[in-house]
Amino acid sequence: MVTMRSPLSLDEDDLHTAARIRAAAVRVFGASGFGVGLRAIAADAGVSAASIVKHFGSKAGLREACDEFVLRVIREGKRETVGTGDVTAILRELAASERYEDVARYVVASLSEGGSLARTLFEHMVADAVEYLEAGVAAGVIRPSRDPAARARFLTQAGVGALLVEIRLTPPEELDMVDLVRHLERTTMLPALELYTEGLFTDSRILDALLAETPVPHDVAPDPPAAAG
Amino acid sequence: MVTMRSPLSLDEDDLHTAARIRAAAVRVFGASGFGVGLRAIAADAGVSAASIVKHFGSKAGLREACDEFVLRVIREGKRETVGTGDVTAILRELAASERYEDVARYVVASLSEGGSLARTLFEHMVADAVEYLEAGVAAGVIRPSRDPAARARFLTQAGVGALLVEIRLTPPEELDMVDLVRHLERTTMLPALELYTEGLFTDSRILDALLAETPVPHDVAPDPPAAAG
DNA sequence: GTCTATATAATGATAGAC
DNA sequence: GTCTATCATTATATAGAC
Repeated sequence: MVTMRSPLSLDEDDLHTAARIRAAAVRVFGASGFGVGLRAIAADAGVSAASIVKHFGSKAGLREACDEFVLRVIREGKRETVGTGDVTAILRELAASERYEDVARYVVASLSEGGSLARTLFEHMVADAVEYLEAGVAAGVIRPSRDPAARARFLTQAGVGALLVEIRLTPPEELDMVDLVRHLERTTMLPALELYTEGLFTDSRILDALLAETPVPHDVAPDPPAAAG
Repeated sequence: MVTMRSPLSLDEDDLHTAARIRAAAVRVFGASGFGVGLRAIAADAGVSAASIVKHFGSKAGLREACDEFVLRVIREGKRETVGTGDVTAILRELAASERYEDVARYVVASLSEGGSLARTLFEHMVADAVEYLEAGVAAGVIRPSRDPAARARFLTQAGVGALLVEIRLTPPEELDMVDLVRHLERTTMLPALELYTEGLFTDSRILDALLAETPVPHDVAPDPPAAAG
């Protein structure tokens, strides 16, 4: 008797009921948000709503199972995302593969509506950014920061945040995760690159003023440019 | 007979019922989001749910009235926000005055959950940013951009987005608009200022490569640095 | 104008037949 | 294990008394 427990399989035809329900839930949650009813998920999975509750206890239990599943997919699928230089690399990597589009949409829904997965993923992205920026600094292509952790967090916040803004300003009916990520890449690449390469302010007076009145967070100041020397 | 139509009054004691309901709706929507029931708003206003529907036709009608009211408050209260140099200036200005805290929370809820007000406000902020950046360029303190509109949009997206991310990652029970804005200001000021003053990348190879393969959007390129000449 | 009572629809969850 | 039928709750909105 084959025990059949390949939990990451996404071919739903030969999945046991619980896994098929979970796959449907990931798809429907990702497409319609977590406010969607159990009956919609049940219809997509080809079962009754009661069956879902039997398997997962409650709607919250079902979502937990989805969170766990999605997090496992992301962790096991993590290749060399570090190296692309962007904090939303996880999302783009998922969206690129047709096989994981549902997962990508689910991740966006999580970030968009909040929850424990959102927090976990965000910290995941910040950690990735810290790592990437550190490597860049070591390689000499990224400027050192007075507070690398804060910078990584800020960049991640801005990157994820831009995505959330775009989602909220796009009418729901024409909202597609994959299109959205591509659109954002197109519209933000030039300004982001320009800004991150050449800066915004022409002189450092404002920064100098801030540095003069704050004791510099905690990390070693790597190379104070003019003042505070 | 005094016709009494001071629509911007926020002293609720002497307001007519419709205005009192609207004020309650702004407060409750802002505190609990737009998913909140009419009964909660009715309780806050000291009327019945039926009375709300009589006055505004439907929940959607009530929200429209709130949107309109909030937009008017913002437009009429617009002083010299341009000059502070930050895209979320509108929010901070509202949050600073105790009188408008409810409005500030309502704005955050709108940006957070989407809707027509969110789009209007966002474009409003982008326009403000364009203006401010233009003035800065003219004054010589802001670097010119190859695509000023795209840069203004990107900066606004990042600013508002960071706020949305913070909201989604903060447990709802300890989420207070005013604290949130202050917290964000504290944690992002250094990395933002550092980034915007000194940049992120140490050289312009990546930017140059992008500029070489794209025809430069539509605006006049102010000063092509090396390529595309 | 404002209320109580109700209509109607949707939700998550349960009971029990098969 | 999966279903149908149903429960209890909640939502917006309506009807009609006062």
